[in-house]
Formats: sequence, C-alpha cells, structure tokens
Amino acid sequence: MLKQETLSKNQQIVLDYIEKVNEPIKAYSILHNVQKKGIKAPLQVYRALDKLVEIGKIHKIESRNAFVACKNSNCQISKATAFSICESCEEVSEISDSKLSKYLKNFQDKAGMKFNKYNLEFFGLCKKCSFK
Amino acid sequence: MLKQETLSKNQQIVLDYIEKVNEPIKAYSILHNVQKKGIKAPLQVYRALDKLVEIGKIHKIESRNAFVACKNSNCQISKATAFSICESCEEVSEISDSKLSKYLKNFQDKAGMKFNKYNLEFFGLCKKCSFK
DNA sequence: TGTTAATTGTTATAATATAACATTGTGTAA
DNA sequence: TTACACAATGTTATATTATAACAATTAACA
Repeated sequence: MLKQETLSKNQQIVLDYIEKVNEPIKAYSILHNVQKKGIKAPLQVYRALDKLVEIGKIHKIESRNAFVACKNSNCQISKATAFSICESCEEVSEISDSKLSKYLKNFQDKAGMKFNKYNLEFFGLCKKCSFK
Repeated sequence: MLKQETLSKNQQIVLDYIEKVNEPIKAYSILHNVQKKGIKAPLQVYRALDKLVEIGKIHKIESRNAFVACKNSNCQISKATAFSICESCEEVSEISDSKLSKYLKNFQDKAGMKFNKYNLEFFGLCKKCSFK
C-alpha cells in the first residue's frame, strides 16, 4: 500500500476540530467536542491523534499534553518543532525560524549521536501578559 | 524565610533514589522504590518532585513523563535544559553545550516574546542502537 | 514566643493514555 | 474478482499519570 493520501473518517473529524479551535487542546476535550460526530471513546481520539502527529498535521505540546494544528502548510518540518508558550495565559505559538531549525538539525552532541527529530519548547510571558 | 538550604526529608529520599538509579525514572516507579523509606502515597512523591524540579536538582523529561538527576553540579542551567533521547533503548543524556545554551537563551521569536526558560529534546538512535 | 510558610500525611478522585480483541474497510496484485 | 495484507474502526476494560481537599506537624525567624 502506498503512503496514505487521504485521511480516514475519524482522522478527518479530529483534524477538522483541532484546526477550527486553533489553539492547543487536550485529548479529552477533543473527545467531548466530536461526540456529535459519532466518536465515542478515548481510543478513537488517541488513534487519530497518533496518526495526525505521525504525518505532521498536528503537533503535541509535550509539557501541556495538548495538541495543535501544524502551521507550516506542507508540514515538512514536523520532525523539527519549536514552540513558545506563555506561562500566564498558556498561549502557544509555533516558531518557524529557518536559522533556528538549521542550527538544531545540524547540532551534534558530544557522544556523536545523530538526531532525526527534536522538540523545543520556550517558556515566558507573551506581550499581553508581560504588561499586566 | 530565606531560600531553603537543605532538603526536607521526603525531598531527600526522592532525590537520593533518583541520583542512585542514574537514568530517567517515573513517578510511580519512584514510589514503589521508596516505600521502604516510609513514603506511602503518590502525592508525597509528586510534591518532592515538584520542589526538586523547581530548585534544579532534577529535570523532567516531558516526552517520557520521567525524571532524571541534573548532571550540571550546581544546577545553574535548570531553566535551560537539553536532552538526547534514544528512541530504541530510551537512554537519555543531558546535553551541556555552552554554545547551544547561549544560542537558545538569546533566541528572540518574531513576536518579541522574552523567554526565561526552555526545554529541548532531541530524538534519535544512540551509538549502541544504531549498530544493531 | 508567636506567626507565617513549608512540609507532611491521608483519602479520594481527576486526567491522560493504552491493552486486547473482534470487525470492517481499502488498495493491490494474482 | 477474489484473495491477501494492512489500516482503520468499535468497544470494553484498565493502566498510568497527576491533583484536590483538608487536617496536622514542623521549621524559620521577627
């Protein structure tokens, strides 16, 4: 079988919802919100999430156990992710900085380990929150 | 009250164990292993973990929900963490690379957000596993 | 010594995620 | 077009990770 070109029903339902809310959202929150579409159980959501992460349509914000839609149209950098996270309002935005990604992709640790993936999460206060 | 200089009893028990195992370990695994020391409940472990993370004695590997002792003696960089993670054997090592940390500390995103903390996790195969 | 904050102990429960198994759908090649 | 292989689905149960709430105790220090 060739690499899947179209999403399955559940995958599409979950992706549609994540793209609609446009902010990090948790698995059980997704579940509550797609039940009207016929998805009834956590596993149905988690399986869709797994696949969507795998193909780069969404990313997991590890420190928050939440998922966001990928903002890099064609998802070429799904194995090289960076986010900024406001510790006050929890706003998350994906960082697309070619210098940063180039730097990290080429990073070699002292043990000579070759990386094929990384995830970077920055924490701080967003502009709005830093003036409060 | 001044900043705490000595660890509390539970904090010390948990830290001792984490330092002894010398690899990432999960909260409930810690719990099982320190029950002989009188720690009975998850909360006792989680509270110790929270404090130890806060003061930089340990770090959380977010993608694995596991905790490791900090390798940087005086823990000055506890707000700037980087790890390499082998996706095969799950070996984790802390990266201490002053160029990398300098680069990331000074990174400015396009929204002008000022960061006070970051966590970076690299994934790949360690030397041993890449020859299997 | 009185006050405040940190820590502890304890029970219960919330939140996140996977196991196991039976069934159905889909692409492709004989 | 049938048979195969694999992906996806549906379902129930359960595992794993983490916090809420509240009472009691301990430690620092003005």
